[in-house]
Amino acid sequence: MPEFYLKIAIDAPLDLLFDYLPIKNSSVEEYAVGQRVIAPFGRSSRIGVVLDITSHSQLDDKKLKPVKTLLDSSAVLSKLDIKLLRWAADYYHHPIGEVFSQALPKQLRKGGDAQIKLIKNYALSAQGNSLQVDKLKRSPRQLALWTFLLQQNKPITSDAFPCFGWAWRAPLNSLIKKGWVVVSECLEQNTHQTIEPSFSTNVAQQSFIQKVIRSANTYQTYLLDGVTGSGKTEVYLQLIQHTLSLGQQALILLPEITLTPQLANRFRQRLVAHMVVFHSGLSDTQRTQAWLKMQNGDADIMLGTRSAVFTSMKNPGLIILDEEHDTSFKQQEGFRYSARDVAVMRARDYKVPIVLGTATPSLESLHNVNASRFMYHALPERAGNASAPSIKLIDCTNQTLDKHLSPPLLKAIGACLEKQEQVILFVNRRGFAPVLMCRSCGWVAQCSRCDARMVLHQKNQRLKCHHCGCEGAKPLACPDCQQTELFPLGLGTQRIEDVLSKAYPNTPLTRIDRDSTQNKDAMQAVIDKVSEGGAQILIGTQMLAKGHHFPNVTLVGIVDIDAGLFSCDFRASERTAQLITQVAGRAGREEKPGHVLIQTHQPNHPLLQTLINDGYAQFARDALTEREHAQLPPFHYQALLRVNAIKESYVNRFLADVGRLIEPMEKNGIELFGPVPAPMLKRSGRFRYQLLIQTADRKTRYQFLKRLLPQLNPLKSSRFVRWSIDIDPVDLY
DNA sequence: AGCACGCCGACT
DNA sequence: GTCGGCGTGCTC
Repeated sequence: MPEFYLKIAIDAPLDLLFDYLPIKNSSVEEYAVGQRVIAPFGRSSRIGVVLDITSHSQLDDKKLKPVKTLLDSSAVLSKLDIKLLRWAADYYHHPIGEVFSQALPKQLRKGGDAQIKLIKNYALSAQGNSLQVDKLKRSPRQLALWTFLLQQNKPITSDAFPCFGWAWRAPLNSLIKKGWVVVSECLEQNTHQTIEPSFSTNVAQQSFIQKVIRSANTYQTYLLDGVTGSGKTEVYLQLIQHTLSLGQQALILLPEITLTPQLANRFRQRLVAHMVVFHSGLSDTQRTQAWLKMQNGDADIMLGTRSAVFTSMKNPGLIILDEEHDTSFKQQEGFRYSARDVAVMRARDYKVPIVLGTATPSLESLHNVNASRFMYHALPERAGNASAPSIKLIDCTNQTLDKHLSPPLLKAIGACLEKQEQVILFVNRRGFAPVLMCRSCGWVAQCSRCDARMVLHQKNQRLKCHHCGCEGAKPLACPDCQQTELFPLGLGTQRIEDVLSKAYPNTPLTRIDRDSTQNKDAMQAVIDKVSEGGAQILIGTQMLAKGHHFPNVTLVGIVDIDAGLFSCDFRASERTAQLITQVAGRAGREEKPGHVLIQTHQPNHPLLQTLINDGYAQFARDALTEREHAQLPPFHYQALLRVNAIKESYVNRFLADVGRLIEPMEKNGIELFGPVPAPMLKRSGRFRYQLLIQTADRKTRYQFLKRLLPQLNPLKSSRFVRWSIDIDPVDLY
């Protein structure tokens, strides 16, 4: 009879903990909750995390196996980390072992050592210091290194050497071998010392900073609503400064990797602190090291993207999540968590303040403000001399548009380019034209699989379905009437690019969308190119709305927003309003006031009218009230069952079975919508469907899913069917 | 998930 | 005979 049992979260898609025996002849002191172990599992073994040490097990001792190896001598996850991850597994209905596995950086997940790497330092030895120059005459590279080290007169890390521009490792090794250079090891030091002074803050900024500072060491979520240029970053900096002065750590979360370098640089110029960054652009080693440094307290600040929300912190004092409304905080695959909501729960567990910053708050956050769960604070003014851009609607009804651009917009573009300033044209659709139509019979290219229309891509003459990913060549003649009168209808980024490159053949023109900017390097290259200045036209999709400021842009043209006003998606109007506001915020800089022109055939549409006259905040208030009356989310609670298989018939069979299962449960305020075909992963070749489950309250949804999901497991009509459940980030606790 | 087992039709 | 596609069940 063993003295104790271990309850372990095993990295497997099974929603339960597994009981194990301790290693033979080991004692209870060697185990800790939060420790990683290797455990035999089925025929192989897996890595797991000890979540409990108990005196009983439900299972017979004979069925239990002993753990194989202990990977840590003490816990890598604290009690609070474990509490949070257990909550997340339960709330998002995701297997607990996978949740724990994903919360750890890859190297720790794979069983690597939880050790902080020491950095090698190089310095001249006493012998090397008194060396005569002529001893090195015959090896110029060694001489260069020796001179460099002599000048520095202190230990140098290898980061300094690449400035030579040649392979420094071999000559350095020769110097070490001869005993002239000594190597020592130390923890990485933060070398940035030049600190710029704080900006002065205005009343709104200062009162917010004071409010948050007063709530140090207690939980409170703040929704900081500040327009572009209102000085949110300055507020963050001063809050972090205060957190550091208390000897505590700060976690800063950003929606996208492209935003980290610029913010990291700004932080380095202002804060005396050891800062680490954490995003997918780093190597596994770099990420693991950053994670461990926060975990053991070596680092004070972490700047990271979504997955950084799970970083264990030794001495947490503040969490900041910027661009709160951004949908990339929501993981869309596998463990479908919302980093914003997890961050709020985390702050609550840690008893620290959390600041959600945005210029366009999401409706669910405003809902939480109304419910007194979040505290709202607005930064109304643009800091410094910056003035808000002027926004005007261009009524396009009864106008014959010259190639989709109205005379007022064309005139404004011309004037802007003449002044050597830059123009952004926002078209929220990639491709050439969204519709391909037959002039003689009215046939329209439709996707064969979903009911969406195919988008024409001019460059390679192909039709693509942006909804499910289907693709095909553009037909030469109409499939219905055989006439060759197919013509493109509507516009996309490529078409506007086409029009403008003809209208302004001598002006540099850049298109920024998913087709033109496949990877992050391409994006950076574009940013650099545009920042060089001069007249320049930028055409892009919502990628333009995020992040980077192009300092010389004074005109923003929103070419085709009407589609966004009439989509049936219940969140479309919210996203359209956010998009317009964000894009409009790209116009103008301090001394150069910006102009925003919005082309529309619906100049009296309430969304546009509210945005122009009263701004986003008023739009959001109206939308929330309207939603409350109509009993729509976030006042209803929903989950999305996503099904995905390699053959369409598998999905259909599965969904038929699910329907049969749900039918007897379908009462007590549970409503089902769908299933409908869902967006397909690029080139994955998988068929995806989704079924919307809506309930009147959160508890009903939770209980319904708890009953449904276990029954779905053995239901896989074939092993090629996969499903997952998606909890929308609408509600919290 | 990942793996083994067991069923059945189709082949050297 | 036995190979392999496919459904089913199990993992402390």
